Amino acid sequence: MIARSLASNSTKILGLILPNAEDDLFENPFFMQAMKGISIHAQNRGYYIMYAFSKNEEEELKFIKHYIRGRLVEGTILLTSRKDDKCISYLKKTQHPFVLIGRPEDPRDTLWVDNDNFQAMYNVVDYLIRKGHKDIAFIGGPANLYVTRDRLDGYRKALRTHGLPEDKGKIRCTKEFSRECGYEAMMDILNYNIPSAVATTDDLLAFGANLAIQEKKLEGIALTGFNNTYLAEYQTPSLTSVDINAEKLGMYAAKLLIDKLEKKDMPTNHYVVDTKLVERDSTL
Amino acid sequence: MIARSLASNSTKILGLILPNAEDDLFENPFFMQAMKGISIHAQNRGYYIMYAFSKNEEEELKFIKHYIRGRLVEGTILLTSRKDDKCISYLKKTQHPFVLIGRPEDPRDTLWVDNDNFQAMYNVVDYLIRKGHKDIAFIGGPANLYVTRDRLDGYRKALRTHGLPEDKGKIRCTKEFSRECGYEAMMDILNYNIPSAVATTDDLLAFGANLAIQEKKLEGIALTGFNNTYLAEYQTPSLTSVDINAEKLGMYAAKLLIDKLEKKDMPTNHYVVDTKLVERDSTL
DNA sequence: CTGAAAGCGCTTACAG
DNA sequence: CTGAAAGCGCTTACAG
Repeated sequence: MIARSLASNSTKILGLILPNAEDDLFENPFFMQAMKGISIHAQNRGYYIMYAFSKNEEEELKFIKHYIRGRLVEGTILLTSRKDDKCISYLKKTQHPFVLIGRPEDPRDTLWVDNDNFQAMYNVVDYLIRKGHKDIAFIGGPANLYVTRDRLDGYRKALRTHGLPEDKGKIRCTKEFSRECGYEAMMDILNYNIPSAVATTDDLLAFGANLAIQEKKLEGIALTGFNNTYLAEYQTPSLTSVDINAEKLGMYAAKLLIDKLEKKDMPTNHYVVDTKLVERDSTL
Repeated sequence: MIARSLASNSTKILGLILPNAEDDLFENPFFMQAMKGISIHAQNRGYYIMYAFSKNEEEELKFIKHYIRGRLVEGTILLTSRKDDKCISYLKKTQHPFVLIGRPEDPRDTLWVDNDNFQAMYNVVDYLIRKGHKDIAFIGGPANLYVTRDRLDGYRKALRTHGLPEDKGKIRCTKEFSRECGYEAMMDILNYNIPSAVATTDDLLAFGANLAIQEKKLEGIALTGFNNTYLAEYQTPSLTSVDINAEKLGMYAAKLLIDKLEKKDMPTNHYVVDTKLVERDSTL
């Protein structure tokens, strides 16, 4: 295999950069599911996956450089998109093939796979409004992530469409995806004013928000999450959440990258994977 | 890098076989944590990790053969130990270096890293007995896994040591590590006889058991889990659980395997990683 | 101590 | 169409 790689100048190895995401990496099945989708597609087409954990953006960049300079890896898969991402600009500069799970800064000149986060959150808020809610709060993850910004935009758009006012005091972005951050953000909002519903961008945030609501002994506040985590079903009340189809995201990411490496005709440089609102007791 | 591999006959690549573990793979942070420990140690020593998902034991074996025959991978890390494991016997037969996270059939002639599962469960049951419980049920995972057998043995030993009788009707092994299986096993036990405490070998099983207890509107049954999952803390009541230190397990696994590959003096062929009982409301 | 040469195990372009 | 030879980019043993 090694000799073949050397002779044919093709290693058939893809690099997967796991972002520094603290608890989220371990508690959010998204990463493992995406890894599964990537792995299955890659295996079918004879490719191997190498992964690297990293502590921060600098270390991610270090690994990418190391992989590319060593010519070990033919293409790279990134699992998060940040604003002004150094890894992305390096990959672009060196013309190294890569694919992004998430929305890129410039969607035309990079390969990417994503949900329609704007539409997904729009649908959530639209759904809450149709249920009669007029006073809906928003709790998002880190504000520098596109996923947060897109979902916030979807939230705003849904309010506007239905002629509802936006209240900055009811919008919070957190430092990270964790239950603690969700709890704090919810407490902030509750101390400001009690909404009738809360849309969050992550189940962990929703779990924390739920705890804050319970501590304040409030009832009947609708709550939604994202990622349809295994334990969403077992919250009290069970949590309505958006299934983002992580395995499919991974599968298409691998497909795009390998198509590119094999210089297939590329009908598209991206795929948009459908989401599904899974309705449970928290929005009844 | 590739040329170096060919010339030096050393790829510096380790293979990681992810077992077919259904939900457990996505919901139990063990796997990701172990992957992190492996990755960090390997990176420090200049090694790379390749992973493969597989649907069943046959497919795992297929990947192992493929990796070894292709000489891509210098050593292999296995994340589960089953009885009569085909992968292990193949790896032994071909003399391919590998390390097992979990207890091997013959602990002398293979490299392995594990908790002392017997002792860990002994400690749990001993702790419950000291709390005054005399009627303790057991819910374990698949009976063919060593981890289940060792923990069951620890449970039995603790009962015996304290002169308590063993009741087969209060011992259940499940098909897989899932909330559903935990729920069913607990229902079985409750329909047979109501115990005062339940020791489980996995948080997911404990989550399910908790649901069964709540549905039956029973109170004051002590409950324990394993893996100290993120959400153990947020169950009602919060769940007492054993932290198995998965990242450390992964780290030592990588260390053993790389030491072997580099033909270091091996003072030991295994490491036993300490566990820690994290006490919460479910055993108060 | 230094540097040119052989060899790792394949692929591929090319001579026959 | 077939098969011997060159070359991929390194390491390493060896000649000078």
